[in-house]
Amino acid sequence: MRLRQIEVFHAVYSTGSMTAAAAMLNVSQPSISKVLAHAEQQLGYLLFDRVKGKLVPTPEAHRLFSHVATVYSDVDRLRHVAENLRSGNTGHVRVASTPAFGVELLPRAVASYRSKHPDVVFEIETLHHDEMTDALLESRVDIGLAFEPGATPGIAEQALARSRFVVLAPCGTDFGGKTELSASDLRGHPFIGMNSRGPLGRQLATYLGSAEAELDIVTWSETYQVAKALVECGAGVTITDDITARSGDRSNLMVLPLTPALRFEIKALHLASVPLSIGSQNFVKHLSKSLRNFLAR
Amino acid sequence: MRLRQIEVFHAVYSTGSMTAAAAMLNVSQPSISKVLAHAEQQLGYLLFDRVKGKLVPTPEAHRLFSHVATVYSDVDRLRHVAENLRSGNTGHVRVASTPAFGVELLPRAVASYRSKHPDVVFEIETLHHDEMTDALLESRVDIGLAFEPGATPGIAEQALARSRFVVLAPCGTDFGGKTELSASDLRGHPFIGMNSRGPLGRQLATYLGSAEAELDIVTWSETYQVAKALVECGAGVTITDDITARSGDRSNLMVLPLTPALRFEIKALHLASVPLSIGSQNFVKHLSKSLRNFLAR
DNA sequence: TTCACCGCATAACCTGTGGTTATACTACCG
DNA sequence: CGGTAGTATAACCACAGGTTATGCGGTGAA
Repeated sequence: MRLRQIEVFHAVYSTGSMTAAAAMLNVSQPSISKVLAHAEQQLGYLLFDRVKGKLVPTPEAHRLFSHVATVYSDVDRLRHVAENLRSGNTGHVRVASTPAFGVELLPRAVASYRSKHPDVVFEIETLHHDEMTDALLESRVDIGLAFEPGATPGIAEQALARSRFVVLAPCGTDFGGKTELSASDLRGHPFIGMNSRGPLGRQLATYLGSAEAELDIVTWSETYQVAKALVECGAGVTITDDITARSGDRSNLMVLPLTPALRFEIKALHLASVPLSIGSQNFVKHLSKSLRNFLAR
Repeated sequence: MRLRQIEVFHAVYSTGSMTAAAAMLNVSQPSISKVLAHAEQQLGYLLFDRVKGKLVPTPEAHRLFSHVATVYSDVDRLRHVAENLRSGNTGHVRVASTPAFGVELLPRAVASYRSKHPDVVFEIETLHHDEMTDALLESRVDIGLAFEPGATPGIAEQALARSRFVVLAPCGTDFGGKTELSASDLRGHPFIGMNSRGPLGRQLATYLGSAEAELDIVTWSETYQVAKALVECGAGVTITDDITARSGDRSNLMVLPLTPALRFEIKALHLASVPLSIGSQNFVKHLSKSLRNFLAR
């Protein structure tokens, strides 16, 4: 029995007539007639007896119907599930990000995404770069969000946006009226340095190079968020990524571009061997949009 | 999703490759490729990621598979049931017959039918004609087996065989060497008369007509079986249907044809509004064959 | 590197299911 | 007796799904 034959039989048995079944399935009556006749011919026995132009279910039809009904409802549910999977309106998305995104950008992106797709459940974790790689490889998370990660075997990456390093200083710090600063412009200001963990840290260390020696480094920090907090307290100036600089409260902070510009990619990571779910793919797109909005404001 | 698409997806997901799935479903590999591609196109998302020429199930495929598996197994069961219904190898057949058939013919027919179709379950009842009609009309039985029933509204009949009345007498009864007897030949022998119940009784009464007055009626009986038992005991002679005459032990009985012949139909009855199940239809055919064998021996 | 092999995709073609409209047939009803 | 309701049939069309032949990237062995 083909699926269509099952559907037609179900409709005819339920409604009691071909005409009504045709209306229910939105097809013409002859179509029903033919499909049913064909089903009977293939089965080798009648499903309905034609008595005075009306249809009377045979005992075989009664026996079949109970099974047909369960198949029918199963297929119905299957189609529902298939439909939901397409729209990405349902599912589970596990995201890990570096702390820089975890403070503001990621929560906002998740919240706005969930307002459009309320049935998607998220799990969020903030991890440092190496831990994130491990979490992906162990399938503990679906998506990783990180700065300029070095290519790792088995992990695919997708560029979301480009960002850059900026100088972060307490409001009112005197840089001689400059609107762009080079590393040497920071001389004389107390500087909060970064321990070069992660690819971005190494990139910054390389950028500063010999200039670092000339800086008045008063504190070392592991994360940009801590460095930023220190700046907010007036402990000094620092160089951070643009995302951290723009996150959270920055009422008493100055953000100045660094020159020459030091740019880097923001990338979404996922396990290369397991394709992303539709929901995850959609979220990555949404994240990309959120990122660009965030950086443009 | 079409049923074929479900089958193909199931096979590909289970085997892990299109080539293996094609082998499993006994079709060519391009067919699998096309059906799967078409399913994905209709669903609007990929079910498998093609990575280095191999297939990797997407998260959606994993989600779908559990539902597909239940549909698949349900359809499998449905097809099995449909198959069994066709061959009439299964089911329930409820038969009512008059006592004449109940003694030997019907049990033998049921036994031989069940040896060929062991999964058919029978319910047998012996009823008199009027009760049988009621039982049919109330759907308490599927098939009735009776002599020459008058047509009853709502009950369809199907002729199985023709039979006739015969004279039943104890062995050694002297009829002057005749091989055929008329009603008048019975004069002088003690006769066991039948109360004219049922259509056959009325037919016999009409046949005997005025001859009945000339008979030496020593006992009245309600059923042919009782009359036959009386004859066996030497209580007299009687006229019965051929079926009763040939049933059971008849070692000390003579069976002689009646002349002019009084013939009647043996018919299967069933409710006109409910078609017979395949199993019942098969059994009616079998019954017809058994009857003719029985009468021919 | 090269070559054979494996697995999937594509092309060109054929069949049969399932859809359409138009129309005929039969039972029932006022 | 004609109108109505329900099913069957005919003639036609679209397309899913089957075939064989072939191309093409990846992988493993010579």
